[in-house]
Amino acid sequence: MEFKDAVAAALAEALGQGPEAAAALRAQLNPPPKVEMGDLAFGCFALAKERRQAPAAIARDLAAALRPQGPVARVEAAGPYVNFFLAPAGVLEDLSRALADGSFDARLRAPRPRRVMIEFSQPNTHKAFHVGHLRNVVLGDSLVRLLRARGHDVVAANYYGDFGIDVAKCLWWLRTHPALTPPATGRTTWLGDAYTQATLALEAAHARDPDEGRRLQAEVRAVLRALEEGEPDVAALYRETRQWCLDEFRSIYADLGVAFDVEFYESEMEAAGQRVVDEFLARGVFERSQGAVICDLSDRGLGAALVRKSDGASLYLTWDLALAREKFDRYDIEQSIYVVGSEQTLHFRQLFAVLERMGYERARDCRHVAYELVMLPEGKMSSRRGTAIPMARLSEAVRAAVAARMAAAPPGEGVAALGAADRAEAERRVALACLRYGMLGVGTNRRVVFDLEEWTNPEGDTGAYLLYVLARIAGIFRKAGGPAGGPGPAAGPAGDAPVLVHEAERALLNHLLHLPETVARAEAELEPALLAHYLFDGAQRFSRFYQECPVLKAEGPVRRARLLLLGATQAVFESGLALLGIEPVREM
RNA sequence: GCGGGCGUAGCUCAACUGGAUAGAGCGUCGGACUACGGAUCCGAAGGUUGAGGGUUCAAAUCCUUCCGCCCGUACCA
Repeated sequence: MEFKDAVAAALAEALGQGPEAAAALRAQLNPPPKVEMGDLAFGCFALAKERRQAPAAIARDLAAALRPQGPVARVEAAGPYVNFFLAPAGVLEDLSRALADGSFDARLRAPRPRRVMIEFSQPNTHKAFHVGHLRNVVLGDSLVRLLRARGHDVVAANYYGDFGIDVAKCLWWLRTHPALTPPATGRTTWLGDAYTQATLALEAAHARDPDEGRRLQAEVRAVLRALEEGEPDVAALYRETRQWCLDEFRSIYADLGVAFDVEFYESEMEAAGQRVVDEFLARGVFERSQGAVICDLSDRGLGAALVRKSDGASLYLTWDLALAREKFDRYDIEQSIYVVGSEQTLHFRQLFAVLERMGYERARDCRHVAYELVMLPEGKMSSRRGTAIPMARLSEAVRAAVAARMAAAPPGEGVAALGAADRAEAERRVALACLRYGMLGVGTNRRVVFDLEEWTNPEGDTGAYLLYVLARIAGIFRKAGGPAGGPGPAAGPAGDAPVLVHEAERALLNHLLHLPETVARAEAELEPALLAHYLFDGAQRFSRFYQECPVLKAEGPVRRARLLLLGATQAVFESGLALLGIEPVREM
């Protein structure tokens, strides 16, 4: 039986409550603040209120009434708490078996799977793809992996911003500056520069002479109209430049190891959006106001949601309504999750409310994963000041930092023994781990400071530190001949042999048991950072174990048990890291 | 003005949703087994959890009044 279940069952019995109470008691079990205090703690505060007794007295009675058996080795009263210690050999055996036969993966799964679409990335064409966009991609991708591990049917969706006035600005600039020639690579960045130049020129013109500003503004609108009407010259330029961007985005995703199941385009939502407006205007769900069309949400404190401008044009919200409809009707999803910056919070509250008014019950279960900005150590990024770091330059810089560190590795086995191709692959994985961990290590509602120095620091809280766990385990396995310690009878902790008595061993083992509930929580909160913290904590526990408990020098059952513990650590780390999109390495 | 987010060690972040002495990484200082891979580990210094008031056996966490920063607040996306 699994340790936590065993504790809950034992508690239920000691309280004379029968097995059905075990689930509720299970939820009240938490790890004590320090390892030496035990592996799980039960606080007696609620019982104290109920029974009108001192919590410490209840804890004492309870500890006396509980008899340790199976995975529970020892029970102790400590003030108002009852602390439980696991029986290492048995628990490790159970865990190893579960990891081997797939039942551990089953523990990760949600009781009721659902069909869910996660929309993320949503890059704008004709604009540079930079560090800020990376947070979105990595976050969305991790959520996809997380929910799939939970057993849900996940559709990963992208939604390209390939239309609108900003695209027109870029095209306008290119048309008015025919001498500009695109580079062979980095064309998205080049187009992004054109867009920025256009914006600056328009602002400057307006400041110089408002009439001149309006004239240029009208030129841009004319490009937009030509685009909408499919005027051949503009359409050709649009198709070509748009394709450059889409190609580059896809190559970025490939480099990052991110895949989408469906791709939507803003340029395809206009007509459907307008139909939605007409339809629900006719039904009285939408109404006319000041020449525009709105959905009045003021009773919900959300003001008026504008779905059609007074000039008849549709907006971002209109397109999102059409897209949501397609998601619900054509993809038949139960839940829709949007990974979009927190500055869009009102937009999504309005979107969900409007969908509800339109009769979509499922809008209630929609979620907006709002994440904060990515900052640079010197402050806010600005594409205008050229301080936003384009994706290509970013990957290169991280890769270079990692490569330099790996080149400094001492000669001998490990990295030094790798061929060029393997080394390059290891560099790629470690670099990506640093990036992903840097982005996912902080909660979504906090800003991320992109600090290359810190993210690739050879000493510290980085993705490399997590992977180092795997490299060290692989190193031991290479010498020991695998997790079982080489050929011969399958190793397992022998019955009541005094193995894994060291606190560092118990601390690590206990931690491995918590992956399932961490994954469950990460899903409930749509927060991969919880998993990142879990893994970092695990890496620290592993390092302590590694420091204090020699494996290869140990003998007999101790050696076998430690090898088994390493095998379990490896398996748990590989699954946990995979949920963050971090691929394992054996050498680094 | 209103709505949302944030405020925890010099810096960057945690704290399992109200529980045990608020913990990590970086940086600083001092150490470690001839190292199963030192991208490691151990120790020290560093805190009135922005400020005040309240709720309770218990508050970084809940309520309340302020202060500071960021975002949003219908015809951009």
